[in-house]
This record gives sequence, structure tokens and C-alpha cells, in this order.
Amino acid sequence: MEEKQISKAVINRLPRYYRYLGDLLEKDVVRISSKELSEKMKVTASQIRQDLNNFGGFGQQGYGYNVEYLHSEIGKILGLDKKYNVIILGAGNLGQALANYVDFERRGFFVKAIFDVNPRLVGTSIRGIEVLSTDILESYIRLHPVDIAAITVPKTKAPQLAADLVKWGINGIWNFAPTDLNLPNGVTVENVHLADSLMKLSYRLSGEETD
Amino acid sequence: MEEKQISKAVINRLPRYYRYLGDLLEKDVVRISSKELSEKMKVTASQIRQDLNNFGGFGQQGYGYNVEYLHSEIGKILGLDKKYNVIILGAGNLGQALANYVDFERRGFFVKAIFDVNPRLVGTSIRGIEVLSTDILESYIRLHPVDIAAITVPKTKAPQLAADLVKWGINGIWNFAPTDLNLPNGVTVENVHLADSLMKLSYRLSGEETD
DNA sequence: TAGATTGTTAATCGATTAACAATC
DNA sequence: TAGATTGTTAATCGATTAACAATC
Repeated sequence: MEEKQISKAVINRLPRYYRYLGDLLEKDVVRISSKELSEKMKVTASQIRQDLNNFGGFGQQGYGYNVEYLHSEIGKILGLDKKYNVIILGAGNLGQALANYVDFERRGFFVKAIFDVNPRLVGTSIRGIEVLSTDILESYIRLHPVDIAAITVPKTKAPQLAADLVKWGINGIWNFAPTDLNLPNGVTVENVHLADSLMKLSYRLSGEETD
Repeated sequence: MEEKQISKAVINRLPRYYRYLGDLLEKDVVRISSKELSEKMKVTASQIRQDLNNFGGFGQQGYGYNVEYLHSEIGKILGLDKKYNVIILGAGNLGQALANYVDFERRGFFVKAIFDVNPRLVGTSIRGIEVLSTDILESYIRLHPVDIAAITVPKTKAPQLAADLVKWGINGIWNFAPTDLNLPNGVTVENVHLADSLMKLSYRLSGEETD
């Protein structure tokens, strides 16, 4: 029952379109052509039109695209018209940073609980969100709907934790541990590998021969 | 004086190879063939061989690749044989998380200072690294060698800050602000857009029709 | 209506995979 | 030597760009 199957390259670009359109919206820009947008975003107008046409015709010949409408449609494509219950595994700095990032709520992502093994952290709260003991993780998941689990625990703990989460019914994982999680089909994993990102930066810095 | 110009797709994969080889190294695996590695990494053996051959022949017919040697060579390609002085802009949760991530040091990235505008944070220290006032940022940069500036300030402040950093001589930027920084050629920017990553996750979660 | 700009097809370009000769 | 596996060329596949007819 799947549509044509959108390429990963296109999906990777959607959040960036969404961001630019959001910025335009804030500046009260009403309409924009693929050409204007392409200049701002430094991509080709052709690519923008191709990308959007994967999902249907959002524009109008001779006019361009209505910014508000396109923004909202891309939001829907990205699933931002829905609400997501999020739990964070690991109340270290990164877990806290995620918990404190209020902007996620604006997009429909609600952090409901944070879990940690450290007894000193259990019982504290971050932005009003309780830090719970990992001991009660299973029962929590069985009692509350959770759409996304953000994993910010150490590399060595991450694979087992992820396997448990899946066993207990989670199928959306936002993984910050510097390891790949091999999970069954049907489980969606999105990785944020900060070390990988930093290495890409050092590659480019070290490779420079007076450009 | 540039070599053939390695494609971005290849570079994006290098840190992942490096990670897998590091794991093998820890398990005292001495040699590995492209076929074995391809099975672990879930890519084709052909792709591994093609990728590596962009940089030269690291393997041996009939044998495969020596894990330690290949790990070290990829490290060099990624610039991990060098040391980098890093400053962090913004001592919020994310800035603190980065400052606390000791593992970066193992790869040659040394956080030298953290800057914040908030007078309450100035004077404190994180893992022994002083939080300094943004007022003295310019003079700090002029007096100390800085290779990479990690930007964790709010979106609205980021573009101006980045422009200043570049003006003061920085040309490596690790950007965590949810905005693109338009900087002159020769400046290397690596973006970590957490919100974009989360949207990609919600896209896949919301698009699922019983896979 | 004339001008602008989309939606979409066709052409090009680049990246991935397959195949195999070279060689350890 | 025979077997294994690389390095590399050729074939395929997919993504990007160009072009333009459709149409607002």
C-alpha cells in the first residue's frame, strides 16, 4: 500500500525546506517561486520542483508557491501534524540538553519522562520532567504510550537498552550513542553521531591546501 | 593542487568505517576482508573497496585488510593524527554536554574555553574548563590558536556570531544552531541540526503503513 | 492577453554494484 | 601451487539538472 517510495535524498532535504519556509513565514512573505527559494537555499530550482512533486502539486503556474500553505503541507509530510510522546534514556548533559530544548514541543514532541541509573539523579526534575529510575522503565513503557525513545546512554549500554525498548513495544528510536543499533524491521532508528560529524569537519580542515 | 576530489558520499561513510574498525581493533581482530566487513556494516563489499581505493590500496589480494593499519590510515585521512583546539560558544546544556564529552580528546579535539553572555555562568568551570565572558572572545581568539568553534547559541544570535568568529580568524565551525550560516569560501562549516534529525524520524514514524 | 512559473519529461551526471584480471 | 581477495574497469542504477509544454 506504499506510494512510489520517496528517495532518502529527498527526505533529508525536507526539514531544510521546512526551516526556510518557516523563516519566510516569520518575515510575512506570502509567496515564493522555486527560483527565489533556490537562490536563498543555494540549490537548483529544478531540484525544488522535483522534490515537491514527489508529494503532489503545491504550486501554481505563473505564481509560485504560497509560503504558508507549502510550509504547512511539508509539515504534514514530515508528520508534524501529529503529537509524539518522547522519553529520554540517560539524564547526563546530553539528555538534559534534549529535555530542555523547548522548541521540540512546538513541533509536537513532548518529553514525558527521563530515565537514569544514577540514584543521585533519580527524583530530581528537569524543566518539570521527573527523572525516574531505569528500574521502572519497563513498567513505565507498559503503562504509558511512548512514540520515541531518545538514547543518550554510554555506547556499551546502548545496544542492550535498545533491544529491551523494542521488546517492550517502542518502535521509534533517536540514537545518540556512537554505535549502530541492529534492530528488527519495523523499528525506526534515527542516528545522531556527533563524533562522526566532528570527524567530517576535521577531514575538511586537515585536507585544505589553500583553497 | 587538489587530488581527484573525493565525493561527499564517500567522506560521509569514512567515520563509520573508522568506528567499525576501532571496534574490531578492541576485539583484537587482526585482519578482515571487504566481504566480512560488508556483512557487519550492511553495505556491499564492492562499495567498501571502491571507497578505500579513493585513497590508495590498503589491502592485499588473497588476505584482506589489516585492521590496525586500515584504522590508522582512515584516521589520518580524517585528520585525526592532528590536534585541534576547540572553543565552545554558549555554556547552556548542549555546550556543557560537548565540553563534558571526554571522548573527543582521545581523537585530538581539545576544548580550551567556553564562552557565554550570562554573567552567572562566567567564572564557573566545566571539567576544569573556564567559562569566559563573550566580551573577551575577540581578544581570546587573537591571543590563542583556535581551530574549531562550536556554536551552541540561540538561532537568532548564531549568524552574527559566526561572522565575527570568521572575521577574527576562525575557519572551522561546528554549528548546532538551527540555521544555515552563510560564510565566505575557505571557512568550513559542519552542521548538526537536531531538529532536522527529529523530523526525519517523525517522517518515517508517521509514514508507516504496517510495513 | 502576455508573462511568469509550475509540473513533468528527457538528458546528463554521478554513485553504486557487478565482474574479473591481477596477485598475494 | 591453488584459493582467496583485492584493485579496478565496465555496467547499472539513481539522482540531479535542463528544457519546455501546460496553464495560471
